[in-house]
Amino acid sequence: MRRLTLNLFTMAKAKKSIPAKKEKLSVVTPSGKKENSFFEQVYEVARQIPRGRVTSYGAIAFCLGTKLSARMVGWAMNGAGQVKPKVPAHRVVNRNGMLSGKHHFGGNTMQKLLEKEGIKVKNDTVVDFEKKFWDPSDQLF
DNA sequence: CGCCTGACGAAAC
DNA sequence: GGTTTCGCCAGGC
Repeated sequence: MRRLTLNLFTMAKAKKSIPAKKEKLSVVTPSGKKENSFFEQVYEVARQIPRGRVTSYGAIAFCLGTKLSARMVGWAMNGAGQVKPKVPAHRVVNRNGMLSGKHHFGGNTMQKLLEKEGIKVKNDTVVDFEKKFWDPSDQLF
């Protein structure tokens, strides 16, 4: 298990060396600011997540070059529901595949959305997380 | 202007 | 191997 997790993370790392240059975005940050910032980058990446797939905060952060700030990614999702182009925040979970954000969706909305996309959720955790995992780095190319 | 908090993650105990 | 602590960075108070 751990090895698998390690693998997928390693995978992300392997793909590293990616410039990860995402700019000129105009989205509204949680605070209401309309400027290019870390948040918009997160939103954009999140929006790239294919239906039926999931990714982790850390992966996104990594993709943006701020892997040490996975927290910011998660926090950025806080405003995901406010931005116009809907951001599939429900497809973003923590590195364990756990729906850590379901609490913010209210009830089990998050889980329902995921299951609707064919993702099985058990005990607030994505089943076969590794298989459903989508590397944000892919969309950079 | 400084302190606390936060949808994470990884190292240290 | 489970639990606690710290780091990161931006925003709220």
